[in-house]
Amino acid sequence: MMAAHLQAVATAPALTRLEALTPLDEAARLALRSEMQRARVMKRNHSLLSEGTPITRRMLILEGWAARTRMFEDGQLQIMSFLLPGDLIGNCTHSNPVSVCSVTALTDVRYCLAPAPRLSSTLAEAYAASRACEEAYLLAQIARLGRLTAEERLADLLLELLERLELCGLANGGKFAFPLTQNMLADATGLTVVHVNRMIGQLRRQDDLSWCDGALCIKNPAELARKLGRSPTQIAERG
Amino acid sequence: MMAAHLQAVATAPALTRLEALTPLDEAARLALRSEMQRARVMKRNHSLLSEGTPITRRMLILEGWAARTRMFEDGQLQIMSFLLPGDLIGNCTHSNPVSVCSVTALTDVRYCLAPAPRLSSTLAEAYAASRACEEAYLLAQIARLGRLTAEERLADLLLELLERLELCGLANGGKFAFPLTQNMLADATGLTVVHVNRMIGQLRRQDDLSWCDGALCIKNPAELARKLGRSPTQIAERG
DNA sequence: CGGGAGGTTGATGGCCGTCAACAAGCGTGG
DNA sequence: CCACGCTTGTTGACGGCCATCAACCTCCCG
Repeated sequence: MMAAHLQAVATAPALTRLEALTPLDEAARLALRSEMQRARVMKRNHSLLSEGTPITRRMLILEGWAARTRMFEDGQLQIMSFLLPGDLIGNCTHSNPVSVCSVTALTDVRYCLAPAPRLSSTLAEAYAASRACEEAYLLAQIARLGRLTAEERLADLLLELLERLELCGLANGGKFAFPLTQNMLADATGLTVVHVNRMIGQLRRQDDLSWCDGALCIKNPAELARKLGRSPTQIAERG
Repeated sequence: MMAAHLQAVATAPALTRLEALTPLDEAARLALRSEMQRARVMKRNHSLLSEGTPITRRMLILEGWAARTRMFEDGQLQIMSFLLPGDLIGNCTHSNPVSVCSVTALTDVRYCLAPAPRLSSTLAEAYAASRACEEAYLLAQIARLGRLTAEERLADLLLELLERLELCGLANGGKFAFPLTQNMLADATGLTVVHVNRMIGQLRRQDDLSWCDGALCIKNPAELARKLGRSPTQIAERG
């Protein structure tokens, strides 16, 4: 019974995240489970949403990593933010919305439609909280790019990803599956691949992190966060 | 009659902006005018909202410039985005919100409380559109910091400010009142004051802009935007 | 008159971009 | 089976953009 419960949580990181944002009622859970049974897969490197096109539906990421991106004329790519299981795409509230950036699948991404918020007030609250989180992550990204050095940008970004993965139960003891390439890290941090490589090497040599076989481990997250002056993301008062 | 109308618009840039986002109904206008009569002033360099504190009310900027900021332990300041007349502060939808950054008055700022969105569906829509704009500006800021050179960052930022001031009727023919110091520009662009000064000088010598007596003029906005590969912010389909 | 805020300019140095080369792994197809 | 190309990671040499340090100016205001 207990084991079954744990397994259910482990296999639905998206639900874990939404429940962590705000406890859901049965109507919300039912609607979510129903949509999750009609999940689809977007293959790696393909686009889930294109900049400048109308947003016609809200989507929920169930598995895999995506990113909000903008492509420059010279071919440079900027990653605005990462989208992890439990994150929403097209989570707007105004009418006739148009996407202000593209959303690209960084791995194969399993996703489903997100139920309409009017079905449940707790679901609407979860969507609102998710929007607030997303804004906080955008602000963190601005602070990284504006004021941190290359090494700090990488460490800070990895700590954010750890924090977010913990929220949906995909990280434990600072360790998590890490599907990003150094190229993607460069696109996110505004650095070049070469320099990302050097700085990652430095973090490894300093024993701040280990990274092998697609798994990344931050040795001492609390200590690293302290060194960076980084505090956990908080969007609401603790009830 | 015409003159009176123009003057009314000119003295209420905040209303001009909100109406530009979405046409308001009479209930919304009445509520706004009523609150605007109870306007207050926050003196320059003072804080309108502090990072980490609960957000208890939504505010509307009527006059002056503010900025969303984050202060680092070493005393460095990062400006996340600028807040102009018609922009909202604390425009959240989730419960028990906590501010994820501070809001600082860059000039003396006249502001009022923003009426509750439930008073009018058009007002709620305006708030939602305003949120979408703010997100678009955050993304633009990330792209600037991540991928542009110092000169490009400044030019792109000034073009964004021009676009936004046009939205509330505070700019005309590329010219507008500009209260920012080079120090503030440095805090926004992630550069040092010294380098901002050099790059502004360069833009001046290239005749891209003129700046004197607190007025800034971008000589040829369309041409400059083209050079940067910059396109106007668009958050909704044109009805 | 003194002091502070804001702007301007020059000299020097370091972080990070650029260019280049190579290794390892992997899927494809001859 | 191996050749081949492609992706990803890695390392070295060199250079440029921008930070840093410093000095000086104007303006404003008490």
